[in-house]
Amino acid sequence: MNVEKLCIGCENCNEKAHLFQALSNEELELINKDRYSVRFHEGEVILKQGTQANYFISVIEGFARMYIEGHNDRKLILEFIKPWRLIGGPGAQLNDKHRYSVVAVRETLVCFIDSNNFKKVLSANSEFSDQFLAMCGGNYNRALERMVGLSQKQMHGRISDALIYLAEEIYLGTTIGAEISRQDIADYTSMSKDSAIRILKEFERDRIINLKGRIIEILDSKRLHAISQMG
Amino acid sequence: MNVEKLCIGCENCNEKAHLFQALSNEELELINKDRYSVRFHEGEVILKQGTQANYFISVIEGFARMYIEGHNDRKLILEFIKPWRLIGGPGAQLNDKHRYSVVAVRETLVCFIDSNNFKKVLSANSEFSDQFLAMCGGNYNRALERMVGLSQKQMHGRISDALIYLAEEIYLGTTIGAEISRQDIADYTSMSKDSAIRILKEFERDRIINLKGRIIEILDSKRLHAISQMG
DNA sequence: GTTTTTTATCGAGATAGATCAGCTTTATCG
DNA sequence: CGATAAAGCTGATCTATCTCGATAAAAAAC
Repeated sequence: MNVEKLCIGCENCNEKAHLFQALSNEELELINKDRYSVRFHEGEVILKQGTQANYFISVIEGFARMYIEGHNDRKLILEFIKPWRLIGGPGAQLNDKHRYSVVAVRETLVCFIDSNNFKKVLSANSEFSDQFLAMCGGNYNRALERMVGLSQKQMHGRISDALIYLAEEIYLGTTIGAEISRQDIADYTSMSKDSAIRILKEFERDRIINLKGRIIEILDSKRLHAISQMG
Repeated sequence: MNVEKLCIGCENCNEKAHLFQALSNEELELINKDRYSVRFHEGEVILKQGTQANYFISVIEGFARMYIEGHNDRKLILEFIKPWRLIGGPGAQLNDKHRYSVVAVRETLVCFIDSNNFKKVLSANSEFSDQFLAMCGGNYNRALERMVGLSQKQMHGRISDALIYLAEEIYLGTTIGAEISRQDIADYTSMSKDSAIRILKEFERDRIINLKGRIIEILDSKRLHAISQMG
């Protein structure tokens, strides 16, 4: 990885990273002070579960996978990460360890923000802290939703959830890109790879989706949502 | 239920509810303004999933169960609630619906706090908002931990988790009280009641726990932790 | 203190999902 | 470009867990 100040300063990012729009120039300056950006290659660990969290990271470009290393070498993918996503809490808020790992799925540029500076700005700017709190609330909501889905839905429902999430929230359309492997889908839905493949093939037979290699195209979004609802 | 200002004012609670210690008198006054407390009887719904969340609640005395109403009439118990716990987020933070229900396990007194007032104080007092943020981070952490446990551990591990949680965090000892039913344990661990009973009996045979009626006594905490670790 | 209702218990059978082994296709690399 | 590795696919077991039915015990109602 390539450590340097790859961007000129946070002033430029300001337009992109929604959360930072609430900041004054002085506050941006403070965040910018100890900031540095790093370019990661495919498969490189951006943030490792269990390490001391004294920074937040903001993803500038690329694509990454955020997951928890669970029991028996199993992973649980929490999210896929696109640009302008801020990552680090709650580890970084609590001066604690990171609770998950983040790994680059492809070439990814991220910005490391010192968590003390971040927290100073949080204390100083209440609009910013409101928005940050809202973000945390959103994270918690999603965690609750997934907790229920993972523990109560069976495979068909969970695969539907994964496809809906990937298509609608990550790829913003009906086609899921080749970055996503079958193993990823298995790790997101907490099932074996073999089972994930089986359900996907079944969905293909039922003309709910189309599979060409790794690319998944959603044909019948309505049915997918119905299956997701039913569990 | 019995609606009245059962406590004199937040000034008194100040010593008890840790989070509120950061507040000035004026800020407490603001929170106190539209505050009211209600006494709930066993089984009564304190807060219903899906309703508009325009208040936080602080539990003053009693004992309650917080759960998500999931798929096929199944519940997932998130936590058991003891006094001085603040509940409401993220629904109440985001002007959204409550994402879970809270029901009194026995006679319970709770205090309803207007979420607008609460948010005003959050904006005004950065120490308070820091602490609130830390609380949210803790909630998120716990949700992640349970997400992994529920989706990756099998029954023995999950029952161990439940017993450890109940004994160490709720009952602060080695004995789990009669308020907790077998169904509760099943709903906390996301398994059928029959399976929960079976594992409990097995633990009893193995002299890990002792069962007298609903009361569960933990005999071999070390082994319980070991089983929890293994999954 | 019966009767009724709820909760706990347990065995037998059913099933969702995992595991395994073998095979095919697709990437990767020298 | 051919070789080797990695990922995708599939059928056949195997197993953890659920469901159901029947009983026992405990709690609540009368």
